[in-house]
Amino acid sequence: MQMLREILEPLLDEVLKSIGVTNAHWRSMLVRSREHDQGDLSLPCFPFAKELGKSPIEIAQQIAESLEAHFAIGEVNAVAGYLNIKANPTWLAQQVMDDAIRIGDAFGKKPANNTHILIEHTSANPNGPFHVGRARNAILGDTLVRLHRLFGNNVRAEYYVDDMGKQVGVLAWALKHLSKEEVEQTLVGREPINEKWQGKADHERVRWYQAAQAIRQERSDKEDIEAEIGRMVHASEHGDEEVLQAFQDAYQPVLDGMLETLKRLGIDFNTFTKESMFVTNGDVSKLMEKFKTFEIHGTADNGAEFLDLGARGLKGKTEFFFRRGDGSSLYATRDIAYHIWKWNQCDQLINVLGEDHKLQAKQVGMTLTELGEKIPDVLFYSFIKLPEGKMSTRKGNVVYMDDLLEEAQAQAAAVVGEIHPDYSPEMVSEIAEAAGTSAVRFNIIKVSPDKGFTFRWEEALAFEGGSAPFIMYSHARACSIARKCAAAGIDLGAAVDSSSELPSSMPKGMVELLRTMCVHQDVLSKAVNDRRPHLFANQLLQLATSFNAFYRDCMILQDGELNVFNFQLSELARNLMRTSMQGLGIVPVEQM
RNA sequence: GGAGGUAUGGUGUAGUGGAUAGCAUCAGGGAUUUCGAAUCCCUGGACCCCGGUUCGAAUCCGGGUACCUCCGCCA
Repeated sequence: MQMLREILEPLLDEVLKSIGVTNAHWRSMLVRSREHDQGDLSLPCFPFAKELGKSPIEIAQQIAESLEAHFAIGEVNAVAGYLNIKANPTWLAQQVMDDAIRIGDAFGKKPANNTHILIEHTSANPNGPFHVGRARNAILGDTLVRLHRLFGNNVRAEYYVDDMGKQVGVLAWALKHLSKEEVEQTLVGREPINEKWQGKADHERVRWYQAAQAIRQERSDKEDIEAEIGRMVHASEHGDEEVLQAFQDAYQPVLDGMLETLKRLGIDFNTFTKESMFVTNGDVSKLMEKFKTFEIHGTADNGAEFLDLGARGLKGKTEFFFRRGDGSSLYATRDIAYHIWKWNQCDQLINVLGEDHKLQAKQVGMTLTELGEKIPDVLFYSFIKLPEGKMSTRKGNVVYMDDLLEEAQAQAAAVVGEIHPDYSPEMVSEIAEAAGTSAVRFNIIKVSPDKGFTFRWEEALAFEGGSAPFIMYSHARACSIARKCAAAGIDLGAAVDSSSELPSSMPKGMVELLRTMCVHQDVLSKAVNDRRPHLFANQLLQLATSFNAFYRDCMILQDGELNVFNFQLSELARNLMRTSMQGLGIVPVEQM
């Protein structure tokens, strides 16, 4: 309730001064009331007791009595040492009608400022289909991108392509040396490829990768294989064009398959940057030369080089190796070069990383500081695991995102088909796709990123209560009202533009909706600036719930007569829901 | 062993110093001839343990316990 606070603070300041409160610290004590029924903002008066020599109850009472009247302020009351202030519902209505809360309009328009923000997320190794273990990164990252855009920021979504690791090397080796028959023979006894994904390169090629992994363990010539893969990886790290090309030919179709899956979830990227670029363009070797001049530089017996970050306060193992004994670079070294490159193109840098990258991120950060560069903001998240334990492609304990989305779509289709036998199969399918993918996203966004997350089918596919379809349904209902009004021959454009009387008395549901709409922007701001998308997810849930209450209490179309104010409010709420849903990647379908 | 994270009704969670701890699910009961029943209302049930700081602690500090992650010249 930032707008109420701005009005209230000067008024309170005056009163508090007049009764003898000297420090201005109280501003931080003015908080959102915990109980909605009590007020919008509350001021606990306990800390004033000592200074004033009066009981908090008396003080609260005194403030309540001397607070100057203002249109924005509805009820003021003193309860048990708390001063509770409730906004005047009519004032709230006026704020809402005056567009003070229409944050949705920022969406799709020119960014409000010129700060360039680069968000790097997902960056999964392209060696197999996208699985739900990786989903938290992609969904969190994409939601952050969307929320920044909703807020009016200028954002670029970036994918860092890991095109030179051992995993890619293994894949490239397998594709070169193994026939389809050999692959399937090696994998006999394992779960076969889902027929549905025949021909999708990420699902096809992961078979080669898996077969290679088995062969590397078992086959008699495994030393030779290992040596060959080693040579390829080594060559790639020295910028060997031919090998890098072979690697790209191996992984690109897989990456394309993964991106197709992400696309289905509404996840897109603006730019892709290949790791190998920093080797081939010389950045990495320049960087390593620079490290040599650092006073914390050290060299191991075999010639490998490191920076001793213990001297900069790092605990535990303090040597941060950036060069192998053979002179080649390491992943982290390239990552630093990548960060310097990124900083040249943005003002703010955000990385979305799993909690297993915490140490690495710290080392990179410290090294960047050593180089005089800024440190990126990082959104860390805890892993998604399965009820059976950690997700692992190797052990076959894995849920592919393609399968999850397929199942989500099917289950949503069953629900829609049951409720609406009148819809055509195409329509059912379209709605189900929207509901299914949105449900999967929302299920992951709504919880705090640092909380461990266990994937459960029944939760991912829940379509009621605190789910995306619940929100979608409220929105669809608001759309339905507008359709009904149009069908009744009402000129909607004129109704929206016409000026309406603010109602003198308001039902509970309407007040609730107004209050929720008035804190919407506050929550978005916090979610964006603190990088905690789940705050906004919960706010949107609240908005949908409030809209349901409004819908229950306030008729818009009654006996063919339009209540203009109610209609306008409904339309504003609908617009707010729609843009907010887009901010979270929930598809705002108009009927379902 | 060291470093980081997490701990809230049966289950999943919100809550970064203020009141009667919010939501969903679950269990039980109820509403609805109405602008859409993927809705709404009622009842039930929780802050890991022990200390400390504070007028006031789920929240901050210290110490336990449990779970997760990391501690490669891998990526």
